[in-house]
Amino acid sequence: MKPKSPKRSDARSSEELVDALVQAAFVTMAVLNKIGADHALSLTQLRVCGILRDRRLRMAALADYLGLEKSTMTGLVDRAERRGLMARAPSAEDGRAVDVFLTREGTKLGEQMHAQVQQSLTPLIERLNASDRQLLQDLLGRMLDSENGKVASR
Amino acid sequence: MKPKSPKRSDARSSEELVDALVQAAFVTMAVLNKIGADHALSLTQLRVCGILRDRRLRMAALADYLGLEKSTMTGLVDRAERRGLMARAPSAEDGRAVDVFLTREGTKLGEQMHAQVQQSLTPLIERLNASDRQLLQDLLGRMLDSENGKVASR
DNA sequence: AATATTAGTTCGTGTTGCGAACTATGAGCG
DNA sequence: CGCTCATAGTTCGCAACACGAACTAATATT
Repeated sequence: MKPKSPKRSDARSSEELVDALVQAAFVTMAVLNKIGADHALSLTQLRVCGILRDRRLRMAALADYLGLEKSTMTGLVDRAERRGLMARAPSAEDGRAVDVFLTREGTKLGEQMHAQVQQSLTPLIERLNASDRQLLQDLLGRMLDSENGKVASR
Repeated sequence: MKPKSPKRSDARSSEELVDALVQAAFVTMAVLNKIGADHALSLTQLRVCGILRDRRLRMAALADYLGLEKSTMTGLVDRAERRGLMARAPSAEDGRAVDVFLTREGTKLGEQMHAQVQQSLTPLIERLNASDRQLLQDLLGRMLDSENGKVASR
């Protein structure tokens, strides 16, 4: 027995929407994962390539973007560096800090993968017509809408 | 080669939509990840709990759902079993096969986490009004729409 | 100058995921 | 029937990933 239902239909639809979001997330992740794997990159590495596409960040900032610990970054960047995708350089302003950025090769790979992601997800979005696509993009955009209020999860 | 641009704006909007989907996926995953972590479960373990919520599957089927190798499942189920969340039982129809299912405790945890997911994503979807939520759910539903055609990614 | 803070690294641990090799059960066929 | 082949899981060794605690080096604070 559901106790009361202040708004019975709200809870229902909310639940279904969340499920849809989660399902979409898994599908999307599977695609990203596969594309990464095709290039012998983990999801995280692929993500770093995406993040560093147009930026140069220090370790801590990168960790922040990824939601990971600094100590995790060391190994991550180590491996990427070993593969020639990224490089480290001491920060100009802070002697302790280290900047990370994509090498030429890393940039190339990043762009290539980005294109593959587009291509791989195209069949999905093509199930919607042009105006629905625009609508979806709009709704997602409004939902994610920059940094206001974070997600917080508890 | 794209000869002329049949619809220049299509590529553009397509790109932005894909980016929005990917971003939404990462946000969603971060939430799931956190909820799992709160219960000392990996994303994958959390997912298994979700999948087995109302099912009882054999190892291979589970691997299929997750897109993982059978050999990966062994360890996964081992650890979950050790924590008392799942259990194995020989299949009735096939002497080789093993069924996996949630224990009472696993079911409880699964439901609890499911509720937390709802709750954690609520702030996000609340940025949309009721009819937009319905719309979004609809669009996602149509996009994912069951098994037609898989994603394929290459 | 002495102390505290911050940025990264190192180290040890557990989990995840893979592929190759293996065991055991079931299916096919001659 | 018995032999072979296929299938379901497991085991094993490996690399990556992520964490936290302890460490080093550089900057801030006082």
